[in-house]
Amino acid sequence: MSGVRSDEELYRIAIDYLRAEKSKLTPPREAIIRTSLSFAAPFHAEQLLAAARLRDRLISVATVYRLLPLLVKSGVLREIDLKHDSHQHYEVNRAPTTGHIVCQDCQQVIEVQDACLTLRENFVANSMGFTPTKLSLRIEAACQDLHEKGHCPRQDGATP
Amino acid sequence: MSGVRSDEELYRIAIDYLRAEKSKLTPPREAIIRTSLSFAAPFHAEQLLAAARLRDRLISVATVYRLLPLLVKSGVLREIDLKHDSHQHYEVNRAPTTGHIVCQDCQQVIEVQDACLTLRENFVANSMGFTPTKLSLRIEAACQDLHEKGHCPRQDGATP
DNA sequence: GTACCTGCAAATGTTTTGCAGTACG
DNA sequence: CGTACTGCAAAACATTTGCAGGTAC
Repeated sequence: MSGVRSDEELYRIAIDYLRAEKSKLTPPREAIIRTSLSFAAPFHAEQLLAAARLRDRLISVATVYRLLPLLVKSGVLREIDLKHDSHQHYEVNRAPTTGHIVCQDCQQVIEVQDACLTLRENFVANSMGFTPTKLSLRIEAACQDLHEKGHCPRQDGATP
Repeated sequence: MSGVRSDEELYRIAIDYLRAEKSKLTPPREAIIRTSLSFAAPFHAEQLLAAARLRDRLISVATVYRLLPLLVKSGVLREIDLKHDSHQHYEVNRAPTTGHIVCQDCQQVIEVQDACLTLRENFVANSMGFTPTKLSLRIEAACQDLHEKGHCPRQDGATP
């Protein structure tokens, strides 16, 4: 019991969700789902479209935008806030996450896993009379490695 | 020393910031600044424009959109994520905040103050090699009061 | 006097929607 | 076979920008 869901598992979940919703599994949708599950990092609609077109050349923007909310509802993807550009970003929901660090220097998004934080977030919300349905922590940060050592282990071609 | 800054204090800070930046204090700007400081709850550009026009009828959209980033840089306002609609939301930076609870039932935004959470957020980021520049916690939640008692103390005309 | 600011309108860029045709179940 | 999905193009939407004046300092 690792708590991490495989791509194949997630693909099944997506398929089952569509079936349960009386939605249809078409070639464009299959290409988009498989493509979305192939992302290791956060992505947005435009990137997903471009990548999906490598599998099925004719996929249209609308199909991607119409499918994304369904994949979020199925629990296969989750929406995240990167506040980087004006795109809505998504990531594969392989395992629960506490939040994200968005590094201003190395431009990367690092996932944060901290049970203690999540616990306290829930506690605080509960003690204020709320039952959390979604916890989302974003930490905009400066890269210590870059500033102290002059380079960052995550990406050495960074722009300071 | 309450840690809470008054509107007059914030107004001064905004004015001083503009002066320091060699920016000019025009009637439209004064109206927008005073209006923004009159908000008790989060607001977005469109709401700010509408409210500011009550003071100065001719204020244009562009003036609001051009001033907002300056007010954020001055520290008088802060950007927040409500993920409610597609607007960028702002709130008056009267005191530091840990995060926000966005209630799905009573439609309100409640500020969260929890030093323990903030401490741990900083600790986690530091131990991952980052120096946080902005911490932003959003908790989407269901209103316990509404579900348990059938009404919510914050807003009894809520939509269940 | 000269930056800098203004309002207006047009441009931008992402996401949504209407529609006629197509294909999944 | 009907309903849901498709691609396309146009629309919607918040926000940004260019420009010709106007104004604070």
